Amino acid sequence: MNETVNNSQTAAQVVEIVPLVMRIVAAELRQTKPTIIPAHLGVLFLLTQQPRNLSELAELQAVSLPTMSNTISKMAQEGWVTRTRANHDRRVLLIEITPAGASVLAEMSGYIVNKVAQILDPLSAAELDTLRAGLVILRRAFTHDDVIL
Amino acid sequence: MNETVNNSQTAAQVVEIVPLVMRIVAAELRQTKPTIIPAHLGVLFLLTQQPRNLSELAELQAVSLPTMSNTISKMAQEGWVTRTRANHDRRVLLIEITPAGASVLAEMSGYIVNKVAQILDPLSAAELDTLRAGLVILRRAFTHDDVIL
DNA sequence: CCTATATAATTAGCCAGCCTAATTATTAGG
DNA sequence: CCTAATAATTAGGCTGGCTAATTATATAGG
Repeated sequence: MNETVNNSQTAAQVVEIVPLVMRIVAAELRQTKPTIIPAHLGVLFLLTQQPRNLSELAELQAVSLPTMSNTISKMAQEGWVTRTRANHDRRVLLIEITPAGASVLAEMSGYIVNKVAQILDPLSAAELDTLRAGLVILRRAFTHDDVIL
Repeated sequence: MNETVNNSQTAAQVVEIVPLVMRIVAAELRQTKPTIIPAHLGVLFLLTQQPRNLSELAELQAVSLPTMSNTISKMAQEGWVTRTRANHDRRVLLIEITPAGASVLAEMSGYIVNKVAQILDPLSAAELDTLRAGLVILRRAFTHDDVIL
């Protein structure tokens, strides 16, 4: 029972379970609120912590710069974020969440969290604790700990 | 500290962390082996347990029937699975993994598991245990326990 | 027995997210 | 100054996923 075995075994579980959870949650959302685009929620959430520029958002969300540029364009059109040129360097965009964006985030994430909470409902309090502890570890492993929950 | 609070708090963590892990793993794979299509791996994995028909696979993977039909067509073209009509009901397709499919699954999933294992590498043995326990709970919550790990 | 209905799978046509490569605007350094 | 680097955007393409409509087969009722 050495480290490498634990490591790969756990990795295999991640690879099996995470995509499945993704698909199930996505399917759940499609049935009811097709307007929720998960990719947008993550960005809005990051922006509640602090304004960011495009490169930072792309890096934090692990997508390419063009992808994030596109995402931000759409969200700006919706009025959820603002793009302003930074004074110190006019190449840089400062992206900030708007009140409308914050309220959309609250509404949408409330909705999706409720859906997931329903799925988690059969779990006991002890199981929830176990799950939560595992998720904290998972986040730490995947984020270099530089993101505040 | 009642159940509902734990529930929603944990759900919020699932919603935050799972998509991020997805993107990071996908980005990792793109850099190196763009041939790996995660959607296919899950199906191949299911087929190592037992042959399935199309509807079962769609249900287990939480995708629509046309999506799964398309996925299976592509995998059949690659020679990874076979489609045969069931004798008892000729509308039904029996889908089985081929030796080639099994070896592709082994190779690809070995590769991707290694990648994830690298990401998990900084974790201690105790943290890995915690993570693994959490993942088991997560899988149970999302699969009605009808899938064998 | 034959027709109507239900079921399994496929086809057609669409959308969104993600990518790479190329382009534009701005900054910094020799 | 002018060239090289950096931030963001645009252009074009890929795949996975969907719904709606179609085909083939099975079943149930008159």
